[in-house]
Amino acid sequence: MDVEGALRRAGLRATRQRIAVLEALAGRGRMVTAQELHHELRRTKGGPGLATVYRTLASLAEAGEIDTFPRDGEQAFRLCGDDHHHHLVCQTCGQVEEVEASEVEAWVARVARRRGFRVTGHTADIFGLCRACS
Amino acid sequence: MDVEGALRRAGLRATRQRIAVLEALAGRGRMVTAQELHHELRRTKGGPGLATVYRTLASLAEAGEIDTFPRDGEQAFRLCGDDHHHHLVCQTCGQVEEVEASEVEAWVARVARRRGFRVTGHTADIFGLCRACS
DNA sequence: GTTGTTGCAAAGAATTTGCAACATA
DNA sequence: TATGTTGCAAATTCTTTGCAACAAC
Repeated sequence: MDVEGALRRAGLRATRQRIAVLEALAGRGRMVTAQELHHELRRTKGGPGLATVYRTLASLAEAGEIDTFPRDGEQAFRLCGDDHHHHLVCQTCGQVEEVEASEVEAWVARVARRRGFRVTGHTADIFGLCRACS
Repeated sequence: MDVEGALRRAGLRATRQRIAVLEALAGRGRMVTAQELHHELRRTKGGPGLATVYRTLASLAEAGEIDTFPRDGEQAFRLCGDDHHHHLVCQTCGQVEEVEASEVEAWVARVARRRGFRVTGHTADIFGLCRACS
């Protein structure tokens, strides 16, 4: 992942803190909230402050380098371009499996195109009982 | 719109305040936030308090009588149609279109079958900017 | 009468902002 | 060195909660 390139494209200086934020984002293949990232980075020495995490993510999102996605009352972020997953959630044991969903992506793209809609995000999750619990 | 029926189905008493909330929601065809509803209702005499608006919307959403969507940092709500459907939500003007999604239903069924999962529900919503807003 | 509801104000949680110290180009 | 960034803490916003007074069934 070209961390510094992404920052340059967004017109942001490549500071240690912003690089850390982007690398943490790249390290996780999926959506993360600013709070989660900050919590993860705060363990390492010189980890960025919460305000910086917010500012970095906001700038990158505005520049289109990362996607933002509302998740349960807070804003979550993910790197653009890499596939994201959808979830299969067991309501009994709480286990979450990730599932590939190219069909859903295709559906999203088609519906949006047909209606002149510019997509910024989407959800597609399945709830129920896993094999073990049912 | 059968306001009292919706409340009864949600297991809620039909109070003056809750009826006002639901009627205000029915009056608008699109998404409204709790804050907006409260602001609108507060002009009328005896309008419900903010906490009541929040509590009413939360209960109705949990009972499935209304739909909720995250919108720009706050939660927005909308009356639900009866059919199972998915949504195309404009994050700028708040307009919600319902979309048919047999592809998604098929995807859900296939993924679940393959993993021995018993489905109780699923989500599939698209967020972005509508033609007019983009 | 019981039990669910309301209103208010205080508490919580997520995010933003002001500003002096600091790092990058 | 000039300008963009950071960290901190205070301020904002949205939302939830505790509790005594009150209303629906």
